[in-house]
Amino acid sequence: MKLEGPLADRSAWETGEHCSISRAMRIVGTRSAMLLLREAYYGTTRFDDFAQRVGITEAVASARLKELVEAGLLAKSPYREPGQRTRYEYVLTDMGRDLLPAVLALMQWGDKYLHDDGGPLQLVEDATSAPVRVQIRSEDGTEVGLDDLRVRINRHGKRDAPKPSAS
Amino acid sequence: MKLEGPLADRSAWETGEHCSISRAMRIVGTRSAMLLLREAYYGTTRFDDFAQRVGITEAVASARLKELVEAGLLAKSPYREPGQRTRYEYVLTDMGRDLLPAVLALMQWGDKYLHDDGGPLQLVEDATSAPVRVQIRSEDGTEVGLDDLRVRINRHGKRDAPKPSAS
DNA sequence: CCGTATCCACAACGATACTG
DNA sequence: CAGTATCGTTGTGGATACGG
Repeated sequence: MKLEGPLADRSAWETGEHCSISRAMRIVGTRSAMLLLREAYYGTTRFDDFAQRVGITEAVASARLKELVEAGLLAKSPYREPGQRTRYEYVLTDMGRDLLPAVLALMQWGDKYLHDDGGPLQLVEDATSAPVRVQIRSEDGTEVGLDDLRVRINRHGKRDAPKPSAS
Repeated sequence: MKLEGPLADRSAWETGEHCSISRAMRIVGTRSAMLLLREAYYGTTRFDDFAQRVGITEAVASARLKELVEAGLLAKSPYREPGQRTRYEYVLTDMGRDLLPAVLALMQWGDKYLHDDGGPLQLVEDATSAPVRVQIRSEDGTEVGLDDLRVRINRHGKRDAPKPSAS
């Protein structure tokens, strides 16, 4: 990975809490949070199911679930089956759904290096049954590796579109 | 995400430590480990640089670096500048490099949801300056989302390549 | 430069028990 | 079914001081 100009000496940018990785890890940087999200991706919505299928105590499930709701990855929404009292379910928000690549990348890595047999589960595209992989791609469609990457300072206000014109 | 047959009721597979996400989080599930890896991707190799640029104490850097070496993501290799005594540098192994998608996915997510301005840094393909994104793709090249995925039990012994035929 | 050793605070998690 | 409360253990990390 190459660092552009002022990044190289590190004097220009904060090493601290500005980093997105650092912020992300403050929110989902626990085993239980990641596993709860995994379960949410699998379709789980109920408290007890979360605790049981993840294999954590209710106390931990309660704390972590609450944090994930507060952070905005899950939403607690009421629903009512006919004749029953109101219950709540935990549903993924867009923010939660968008973490899927990170969770899958972790799983893919663990499958490869932390198992002898490629891991217990396999992910495929539903329609075609083709195996699925998390990868890094540039906008023009080519897959890029660590050595093909360059890091630049993001000029405030835009997420993409470098806008070289003004200044 | 759809769960295939026996997975649906969860009775068949361990919810515990078999899960690759769980195993992965045991190793790299700390803020400091992830940030050290980020630095390694940026090209950092020296102890002091790691500690300083990540913004953690030497004690923490020492502990975490040692774990990453033991786990196999980094290798501590000796080198000698002429006339100097032998020093050590921490270099990424294939195992460490292969975690890049996970780290980048986390960064990408943090850029989007944990900043107002798309985050402090931008990643581009070096050759073309095209923005880069982590995504989930099936083997036939299409990008797939959460609802397009199916999970199946991995029949032991194969990591990828279902081998439908030769080529 | 490249670390290790201590001490301390607090977060993460399991176990267990208890409420509506 | 959906949680909260409490306890004890270990992990994470900052501060500081020290050794090769």
